Amino acid sequence: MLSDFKSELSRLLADRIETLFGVEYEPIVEVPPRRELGDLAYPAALHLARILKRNPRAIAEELAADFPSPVFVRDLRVEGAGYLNFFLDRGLVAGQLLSEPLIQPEAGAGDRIVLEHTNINPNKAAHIGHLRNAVLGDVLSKVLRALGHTVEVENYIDDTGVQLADVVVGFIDLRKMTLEAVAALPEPFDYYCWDLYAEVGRWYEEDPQNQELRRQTLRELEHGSGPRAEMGRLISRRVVSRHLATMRRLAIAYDLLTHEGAVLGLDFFSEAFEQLKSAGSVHLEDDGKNAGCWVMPLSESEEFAGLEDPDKVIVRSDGTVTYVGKDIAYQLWKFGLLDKDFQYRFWRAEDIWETTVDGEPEHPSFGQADRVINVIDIRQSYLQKIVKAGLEALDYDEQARQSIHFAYEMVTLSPATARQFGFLEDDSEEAAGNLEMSGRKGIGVKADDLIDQLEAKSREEISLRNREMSPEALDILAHQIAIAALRFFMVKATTNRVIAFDLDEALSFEGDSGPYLQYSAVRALNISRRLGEAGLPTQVSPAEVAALPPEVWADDLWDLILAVALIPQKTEAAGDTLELSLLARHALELAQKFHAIYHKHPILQEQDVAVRSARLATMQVFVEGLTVLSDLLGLPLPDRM
RNA sequence: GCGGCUGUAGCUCAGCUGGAUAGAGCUGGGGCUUCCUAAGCCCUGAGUCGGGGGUUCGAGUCCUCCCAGCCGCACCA
Repeated sequence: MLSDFKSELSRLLADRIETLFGVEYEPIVEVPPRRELGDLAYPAALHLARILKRNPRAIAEELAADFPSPVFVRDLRVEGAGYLNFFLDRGLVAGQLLSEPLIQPEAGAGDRIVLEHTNINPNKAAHIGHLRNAVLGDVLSKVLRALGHTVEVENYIDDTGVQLADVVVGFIDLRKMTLEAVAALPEPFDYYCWDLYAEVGRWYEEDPQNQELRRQTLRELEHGSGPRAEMGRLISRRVVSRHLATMRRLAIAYDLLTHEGAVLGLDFFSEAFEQLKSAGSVHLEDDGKNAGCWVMPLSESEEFAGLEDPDKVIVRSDGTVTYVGKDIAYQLWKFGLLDKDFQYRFWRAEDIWETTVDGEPEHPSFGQADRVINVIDIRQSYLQKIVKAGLEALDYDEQARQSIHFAYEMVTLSPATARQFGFLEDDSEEAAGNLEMSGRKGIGVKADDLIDQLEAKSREEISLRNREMSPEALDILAHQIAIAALRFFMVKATTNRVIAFDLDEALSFEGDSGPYLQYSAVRALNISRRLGEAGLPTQVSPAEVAALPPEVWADDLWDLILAVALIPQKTEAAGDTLELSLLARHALELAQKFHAIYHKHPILQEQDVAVRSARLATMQVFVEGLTVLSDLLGLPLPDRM
């Protein structure tokens, strides 16, 4: 693998620098901007120039002279200001890529990771902002698993919160509906709730007195008993079921649903609270604005320096627990630091385990993580820091370090799309910027609507070029293309950038898009099929590849092979930095190179066997690389388009 | 006020721990289908990298000060 080649070269270079100059140096390797400059570039001489006070070019020449090049190095040159550039044996690298799996994690090296994502309030339909969370979380789970970690994916359901309470109020007090009537409402239930939730918001505004009903409902939800709690359970159940169905459309699944109701019902907090108290991390405030509250001081942590209020309330003066308190308890459970465990029940209809207060005796084991990753939007950074500070306060320093907030920016609506959906009154506000989505106001593009539109668009495109497809095949293909378009759209954006969602852009299947990647794979498949039909070999073996004469490896082919060789490093980088867009962009790069080769280096018509073999081998390497990346990104590769 | 993020081509964005001529996609213009599907490819146009100063042999990248925009800083989640 390329990384092996790299590390061997780096080691040889470090040795040489040590013997020649007596300097300890950790070589850095780069990829030259243009292929003719080389395959791997070491700027070592440029770095050494300062230490040795010598001309970098002269240093490079000295390093290059009599360099003990291994067999896979074809040439070594000094370029530019003093770069040491290596040219590799192309056939050797290509053969290697075809002979072993691209990504091979070391056995037993993986961590046990609890990864929490999606976490949609169970009171309304999922919107495109939630999709960003779910897709990022899902891709991360695949990346971490590929790197050898054991990943448990949890979806946290806040079934005792204000948002659910509001919809309960909507059904009981605004609509005056019974449990039976609500149970009998037709699907899509989450769409119904979407509108009702917004309506309740307006109702509160009309008469703030109505908010008393919210408080009463919230108390009942937290307590878990009474007609309002029962209504809450029904709503939450039906809405979560819809969310799971939406996510299933995108091939996103979970190992465990964790319910806030269970965290409360099993009183996780009381034990966490005892830990916090005996560690002296919280104290009862006896005067000031937080009088009567248990607070956690944050002033000692430099992270919170300059904060106006250096204390965080954990237990309110009325004795109830804040969100942060619950979250610290939950985080402790994830690490196995709480003496309590959930009860578990298998939700058969949804084929998933969930937490409860009275569960089944037999169940898999959950939690006990080495590392915890919470996929939550960036606005929650402050709260996630407090949870971390809570672990630190309990001297769980290692777990605090392993508490990772995977933060990503918001999804807003572009002015054009906001207008299209009627969220901007008229076009008088020409200069209107992006519109923030708001469940409370009913502003947003629902996930299922978007997927429906993407499928419709796919069908349209397919029918333009493929008239004789069966309806079943059409359904499957349209769906594959739609989810690739959507998933790719969400992953290609860097996490710290706000996505201004534009429907037309999302529906574009050209250029930087999932379908573009799929199309490149379809083309490769077609070539294999046509080769077979023509009675020509459809595969080249690694041994044949290594034996090909060097001149058959045109630069275009080699570029693509090198790009595939870089996939393991890109994957590691994505896992380390949580910047998953690296993978999306790298996949694009592969597809772009392949499409170009497709036009420039035809395989089927090529008469020269060696040349054809090299092209075919490159295609095999490409398919291998694209398959790996598509699996990581969760993009299905259809067999035709 | 304190903290975080963002500012690169007409639009949407890449740019890896400072390094070789700042790159894609879309849009505009022009080409390419008797030859592996044109959801593609090729050509073409367009940039004071928000602004000033600094560090460096070398700055889109690091430091500092401004300017503009977005987001956090509850006994809400």
